[in-house]
Amino acid sequence: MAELQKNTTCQCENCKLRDIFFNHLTHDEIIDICNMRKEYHYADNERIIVQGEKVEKFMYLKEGLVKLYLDNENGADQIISFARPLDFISILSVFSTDTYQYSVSSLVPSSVCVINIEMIKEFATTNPAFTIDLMEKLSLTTDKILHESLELKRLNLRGKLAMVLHMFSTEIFSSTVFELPVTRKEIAEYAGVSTENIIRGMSEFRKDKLIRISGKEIEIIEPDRLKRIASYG
Amino acid sequence: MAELQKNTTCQCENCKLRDIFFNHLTHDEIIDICNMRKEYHYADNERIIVQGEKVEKFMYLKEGLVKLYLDNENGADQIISFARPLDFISILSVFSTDTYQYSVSSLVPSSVCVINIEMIKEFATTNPAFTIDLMEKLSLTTDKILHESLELKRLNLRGKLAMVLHMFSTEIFSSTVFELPVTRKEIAEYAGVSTENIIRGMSEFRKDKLIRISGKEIEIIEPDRLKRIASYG
DNA sequence: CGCGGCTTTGATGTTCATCAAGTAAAGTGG
DNA sequence: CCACTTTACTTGATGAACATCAAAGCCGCG
Repeated sequence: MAELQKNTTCQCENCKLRDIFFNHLTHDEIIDICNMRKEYHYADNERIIVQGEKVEKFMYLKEGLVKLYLDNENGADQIISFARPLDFISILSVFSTDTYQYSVSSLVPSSVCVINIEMIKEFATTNPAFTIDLMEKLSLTTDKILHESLELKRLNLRGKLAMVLHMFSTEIFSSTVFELPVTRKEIAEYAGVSTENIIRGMSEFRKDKLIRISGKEIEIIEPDRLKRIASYG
Repeated sequence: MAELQKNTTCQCENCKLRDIFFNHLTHDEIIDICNMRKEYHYADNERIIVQGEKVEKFMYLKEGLVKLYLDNENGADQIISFARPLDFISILSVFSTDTYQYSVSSLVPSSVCVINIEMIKEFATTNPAFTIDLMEKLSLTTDKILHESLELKRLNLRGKLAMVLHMFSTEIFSSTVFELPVTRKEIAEYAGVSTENIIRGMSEFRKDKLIRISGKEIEIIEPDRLKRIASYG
């Protein structure tokens, strides 16, 4: 269950997001946002955004890790991308449609800041520099998703798996040792292959002494070779 | 029309784009754009944007049909999407990086309007409503590309092919009879399968009396069945 | 006219999905 | 806390889907 934190003291001016996103808002505007925003906390594996619901809020991830995914009727989800702190998790739909085109769920305990969409639109109307920042962020996000999607399309199974492991190691955890925040099934849903073959691929990598596996814990033994496989082979 | 024009040669006020994009520019601003813009004409199969070049211009397609594609070193291009008149062909890179991340080539004779990127940025700074329009258009475009990409990922070969043919029929030509503006190889590069299997798929569809083929000319005989295959089967 | 790219079909092999079956781990309710 | 249920993980066997290779006809173009 999502619990609401009432912010008695405004912390937004210290928020890291400020540097990235609120650069062009005045002190007063930030205070306004801070008073209007709500913060929600989620355990792991909770629904944050439900596909098909009305877009009313502008949301960004403050802490944690989430997946954006398409909820296909037949039960075969497709993971679009993973979002990390400071990413705008409502970014894909918020300026283009009035209902969410995808769902968002937490992979680890996460907190989300929520601002009324009307407030964002008002800032956008009165503050062009803010809007340009917003557009750049939007553009960067979709570029990244698109780039990863094309990359995955190009690669064979081993390449896809190597890319995903490499991504977790470098982009999410900045370490060669980490706890996988996703199931094998979720890796499969992201890579667009079957769960069994993700597992087989991981076993192969283990036998090749490329990685070490114990349950959810992964160690990348040969990062360079993994990267080479991820960029094809 | 009854209105006196300051510049009789300027046609931008009659441009269809005005309704979609320049809604929030003043008469004078449109005249400015009109005087600054350049129009280029391309035969089919010409390079309009070269991957890796510096982003200096804001470009939209006035007439024709183009492909946006990734130029992989090994020679295996990946087509990202097709753009039609009024689409912004520089849209993917223009607000996120300083070099183009993909190439654009004409599939049929096309004309492109080019505006200095600095001018767009200046309008964006002084005219928030314009920027919001721009952001919506950006968002719609990338949403559409992403949606198609996920759809293609989900489908098997017949489904992918059916989707592409259906797309050309409904979105590009609005007719069940049309001249294919792409080679079989290009369909393959878009769908992410081999050229031979696209050809085999088309032969199957022909044998199934789903489509009629004579060279580049295609007739969709059973649009509904094609659509059903495109949404899976 | 000849060259290169596009199209087509057939044959072959590889990759991967699917099915099956079992173990391990993680919730769930009494 | 334990029995029960469900979900995740793993391996093997099988077959289908698809890539690749090969060969030949076709078309447009210099």
